[in-house]
Amino acid sequence: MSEYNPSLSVDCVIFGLDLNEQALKILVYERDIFHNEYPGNKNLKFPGSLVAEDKNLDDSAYQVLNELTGLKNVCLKQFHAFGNPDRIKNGEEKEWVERHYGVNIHRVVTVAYYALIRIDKLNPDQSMIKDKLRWINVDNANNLAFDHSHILEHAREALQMDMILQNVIAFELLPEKFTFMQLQSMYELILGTNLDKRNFRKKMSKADYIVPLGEKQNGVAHKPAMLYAFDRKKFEKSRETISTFFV
Amino acid sequence: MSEYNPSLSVDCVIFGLDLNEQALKILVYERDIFHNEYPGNKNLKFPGSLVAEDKNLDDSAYQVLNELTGLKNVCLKQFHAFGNPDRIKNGEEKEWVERHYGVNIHRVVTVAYYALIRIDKLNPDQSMIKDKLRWINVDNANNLAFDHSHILEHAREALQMDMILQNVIAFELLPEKFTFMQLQSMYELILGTNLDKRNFRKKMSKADYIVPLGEKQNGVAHKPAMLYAFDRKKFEKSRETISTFFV
DNA sequence: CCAAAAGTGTTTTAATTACACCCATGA
DNA sequence: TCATGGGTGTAATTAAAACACTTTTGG
Repeated sequence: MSEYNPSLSVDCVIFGLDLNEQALKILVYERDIFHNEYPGNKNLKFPGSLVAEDKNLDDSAYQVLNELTGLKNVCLKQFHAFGNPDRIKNGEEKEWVERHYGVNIHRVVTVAYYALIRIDKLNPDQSMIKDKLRWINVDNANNLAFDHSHILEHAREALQMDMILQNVIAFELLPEKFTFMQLQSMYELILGTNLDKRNFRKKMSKADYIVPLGEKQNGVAHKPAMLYAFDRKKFEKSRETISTFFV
Repeated sequence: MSEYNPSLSVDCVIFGLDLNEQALKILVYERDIFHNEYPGNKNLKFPGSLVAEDKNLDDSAYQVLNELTGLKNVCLKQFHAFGNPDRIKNGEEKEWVERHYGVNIHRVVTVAYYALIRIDKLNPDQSMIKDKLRWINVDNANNLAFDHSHILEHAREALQMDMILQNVIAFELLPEKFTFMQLQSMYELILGTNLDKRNFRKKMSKADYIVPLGEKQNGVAHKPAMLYAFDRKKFEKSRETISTFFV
């Protein structure tokens, strides 16, 4: 492992979908040192790291994600760099970083990524997740550490834009087998809108990359829903047709 | 002026529209030292700078733009950070940077911005523009210095995406008074498509922020075209209606 | 009068919106 | 049998695509 560059970091805004609670969530790291000084969310930050001198940004972000969650093959996308000189406040925030990494810092530019993972893919017994990582609702995520609330705002916008332009396979957020209603919830939670059920189905059922499995839910106290799966190959193919340019 | 952070830079991809040549162009800085070693485009780079330790990224980029071109109130947007450890090659490229800034560098992450300006707004007599800055066609811009060709690819995509989502007022690229045909050329050159003249006019004439001036071209050897202007207030207002979500 | 770009409408097709009732299941 | 979410269709409106000729000007 080579040295950290004290001016460069990456941060990962890790999104997950909680379909029971109907909430878009983020995975945050709980700093265990400042229970007194930083009440509430001020102790929560996005998983991140200073960047090793010989490592590129994407790999650094990927490593953060991988080390904390154990997940591989995760959708990860850079969306913005944040470099306000006082984004890490002098005093306790700066001290925490210096203690944590064992280097002196002055100003740190962070390159922010968002990731999409399935909440159920995380093994809840993994020590890191038990001890230091928590899923919180994006709507309750004000007042995070550093400028991380600001970063979150950008992340949500980026995710929305990518979803609209279909650059993002938000299917990463859904279980392998999902219902149309869950698919719709995902769109609604990310875009922050309500969509008409019938029109949504009409539109989405045209997409050949959403394939019906001929299987139904069971154990639910209502009419069981048909299950669908996402076909990545067909999705990639459909993206080649650059589609509806000049909106 | 405080010290430069040797790990951080900003670069500006400055787009302009040459309506005579029907070309999208970029403003590049010609390094005058390496005429022998770097034939062709390898001597051309985007205007950029290391970032001063106490300055934020947006301001740094703005300063680069302002100092080189004298322009203010320019549309400037961050689109990506580039941080491959060997994006500045050891040897001549690294030496050039070190000589240019008078600091030793190791790895430099650059935060890239694109800007939109009107080519005719640049005073061609300004010394910097005469001596060191040149407009070149984006399509002839392979093989630029460092990883700047790679950066250009990202910049074009970002501009396209922003144009499609109407986040970008590409009107920055057009003269104050423009014809519908020029407007269409802008869309075509940025999106890299051909658009149907009648359908384009039909669609765009619905936009209230494109206002007819009741004036016509003169001195042209064909039927003179009606001139239009861009109304920024109306544009901002129309953007509030978040419009056609869920494309 | 010729070249060059401006300007103009209609038809067909596809996409979007709005909207309300019955169905299958477990409790 | 009740509560819960699943699933379905039509009509009206609006947007998109395809397509060819006449007009005005300067040279």
